[in-house]
Amino acid sequence: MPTKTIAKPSASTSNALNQCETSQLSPAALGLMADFFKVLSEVSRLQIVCSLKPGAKSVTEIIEATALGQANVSKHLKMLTQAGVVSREQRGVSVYYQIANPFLFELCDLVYDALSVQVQQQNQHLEGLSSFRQARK
Amino acid sequence: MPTKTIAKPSASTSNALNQCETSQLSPAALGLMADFFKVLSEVSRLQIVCSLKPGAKSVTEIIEATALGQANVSKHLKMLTQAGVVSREQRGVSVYYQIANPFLFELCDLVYDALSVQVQQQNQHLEGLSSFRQARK
DNA sequence: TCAAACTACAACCACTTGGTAATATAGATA
DNA sequence: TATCTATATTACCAAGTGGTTGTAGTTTGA
Repeated sequence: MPTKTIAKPSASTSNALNQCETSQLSPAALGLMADFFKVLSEVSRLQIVCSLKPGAKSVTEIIEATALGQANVSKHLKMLTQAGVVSREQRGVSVYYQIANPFLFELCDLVYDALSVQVQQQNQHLEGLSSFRQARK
Repeated sequence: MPTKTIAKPSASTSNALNQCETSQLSPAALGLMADFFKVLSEVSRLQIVCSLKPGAKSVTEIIEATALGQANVSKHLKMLTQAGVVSREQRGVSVYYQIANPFLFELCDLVYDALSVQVQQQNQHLEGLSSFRQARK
């Protein structure tokens, strides 16, 4: 019974990280996760994703919303499509893209909230340091 | 009223993506998110993160667990530390690293589950295509 | 058929990055 | 002091990537 793919048939909700505890295990799964994160690791692509939050947009509309170059947007959309982040639909001359899985927005919100807390803590830390250095001037 | 930083004082749980609906808005916030995702977009760094799930490890232990080069691990750990993903603690000669925020594991589990579903759907799609082409040979 | 609009693609360049080898630094031990 | 261990740093190279320019293909309308 080959279990080279990710979806394990036996365990219900086994995940890669639990399996990582002992050894490296499943470099393929880590590669998939890395690829997914890599798609979201560029500001331009995040801009495109953000521009699609209200709903589907044509390439031209995305270009207008993001102020990115046409070829650039096209390249990013191809990457986003291949990664399964957005879906493609042709309507006449135009091609409309939309977020394939709304889960993405939950994820981004989660990350954003976590980063907000982190930045806030860093700011407090810096304020503490500066007040310490200035000694209540 | 300067609001260049991420943490908005007024709205309680406002996030960058909601603000993105109308215009681009807050490229700094998108940059922070992109940087965070970039840290997790490499297999080697995910290996390191996975190796730290059971708890803190010294650099040597991380090297043994991941089979990566020493300089390479050191470089990745520096990046992970600067990103706030792991924390650093010196104990004698050794330096121990651990995950700074367990939220990271929830996030990875979430992504992993979503990717599992996605891969599973793709497999079903491929099976459907192949059975169609073979016409129940 | 011709032109215009929309999108995709290829080639190119500048820049970044992962990995490695060599070296540096600091603590522990003899 | 000399040596060994553990970690960090530097320099370097090969590979990958974002952005741009130019071009090709496709659809719509005159």
